[in-house]
Amino acid sequence: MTSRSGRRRIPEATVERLPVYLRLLDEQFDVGVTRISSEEIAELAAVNAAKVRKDLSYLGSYGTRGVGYEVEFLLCQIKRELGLMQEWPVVIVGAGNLGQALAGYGGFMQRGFLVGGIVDVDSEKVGTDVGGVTVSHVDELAGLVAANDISIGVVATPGSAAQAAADALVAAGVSSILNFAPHGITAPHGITVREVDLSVELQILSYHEQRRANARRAATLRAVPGAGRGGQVS
Amino acid sequence: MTSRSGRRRIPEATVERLPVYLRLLDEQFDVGVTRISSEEIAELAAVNAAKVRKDLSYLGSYGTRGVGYEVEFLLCQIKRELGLMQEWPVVIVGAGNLGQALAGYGGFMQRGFLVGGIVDVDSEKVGTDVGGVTVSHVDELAGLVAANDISIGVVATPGSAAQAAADALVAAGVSSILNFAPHGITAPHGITVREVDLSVELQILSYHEQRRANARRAATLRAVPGAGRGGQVS
DNA sequence: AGGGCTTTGTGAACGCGTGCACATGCGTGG
DNA sequence: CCACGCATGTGCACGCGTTCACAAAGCCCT
Repeated sequence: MTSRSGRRRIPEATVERLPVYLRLLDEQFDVGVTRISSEEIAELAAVNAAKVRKDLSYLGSYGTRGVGYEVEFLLCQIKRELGLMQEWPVVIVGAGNLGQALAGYGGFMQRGFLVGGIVDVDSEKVGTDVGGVTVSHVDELAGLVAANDISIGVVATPGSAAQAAADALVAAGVSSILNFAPHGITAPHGITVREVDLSVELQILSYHEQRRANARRAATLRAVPGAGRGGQVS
Repeated sequence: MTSRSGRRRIPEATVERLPVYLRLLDEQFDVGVTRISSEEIAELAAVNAAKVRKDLSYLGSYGTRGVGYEVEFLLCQIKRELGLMQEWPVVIVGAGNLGQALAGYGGFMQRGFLVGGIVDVDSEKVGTDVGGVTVSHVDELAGLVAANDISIGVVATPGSAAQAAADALVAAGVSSILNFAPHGITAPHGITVREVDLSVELQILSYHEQRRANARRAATLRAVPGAGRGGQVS
């Protein structure tokens, strides 16, 4: 009875690391590694070994003391927990540059997902082929979602259309949304939303970059305390 | 002296939210809003109001009690703190689908960044125009970085080339890397790296989706207690 | 001009995630 | 068959981030 996958709740922080473990285990498996220790996983994932063990222990006791983890078996368990034993069809809203890139993204279908449809408001784009899938009009979204039993939608529209796209997805019956548009979206309770904003990521980098620059400047000033005229530095 | 921007250390969690505030404040400013309360910001950013105030207090006491925050002024302060008073040139490695999408990404240059160069290993792509920028060969990366004083690099290659791209960026003198490739990269200490993996995001959604499905199934089983005889619930 | 209303800024408590350290338990070799 | 060694699994303490609750403080209205 406890073997059912909906076991205990897994901390969100762990859920966010499981895909990383999955990826690196996949790579190790391809190279022929059959057994792996938490230490090695930690090394590859750049995290603490104890954290790896704790994370994996949420899936069950699938390691062997004194030995480590069976790579293939562990892969399977993580996939199961993440719901990747099945292929999830995904619908992409927006067939622009970004939508096309996502549709053609290598690590997309290779990892448990397939493009179940692409829609766009622009009737110019409707009918064109993007990564092997024909672009449909956004009006057909609901039909597409129902026909393919799609529960995950990806927003790849300009920021101004993001909320409308999200609303359309929710209305169509999607229950998880991945938003790439540079504009936050809101969804009713019960809908899982994840935001991936390129400019947000860049701005975080910008912050650290500026910090580094400031630190350098401060160090220079400290080395040359003249405040006005500066002497030679080395 | 304390007005210098390199003031106190700001928690990473706050740094990750500042760009979100920045974006929504920008939107509000465009709509003509000149003053805004922490409550309103919280509403728009879907976070707690106290968190907003604490986050903003790290920048300084820029609010007016009983009134709120001056939108334009606050915008300026956040930009300053994030290092966005200047435009950061960015170099993109990989001129494939993803690289092209990123180069043409709307919320890119509009938010303090500009494409300082795009490089690719494929000499077929070299010389072509992507979003107004000519693709250079990856061998010219170091020169490009030096000439444009670039410190931020974006990896948009296939997963197999990600580490090589990152190494090339580091060798060229870049100190911050944003990685979109579906493969973790490692960089020397002192280099800031952020990973954005599409499949990781989708897999997290998949987890929640499966959870939802399990919850539904459990609810159904409970409602139809065929397993043993069960009494009515409620 | 002054009182009251509103909203900020922040001290303090809470909760979660992280990391340490060790007991548990399995494989292995003698 | 037993003893040793090694890696897992986990209780516990610590630290960070979140949240509450309230005092400080500015504006507006009377």
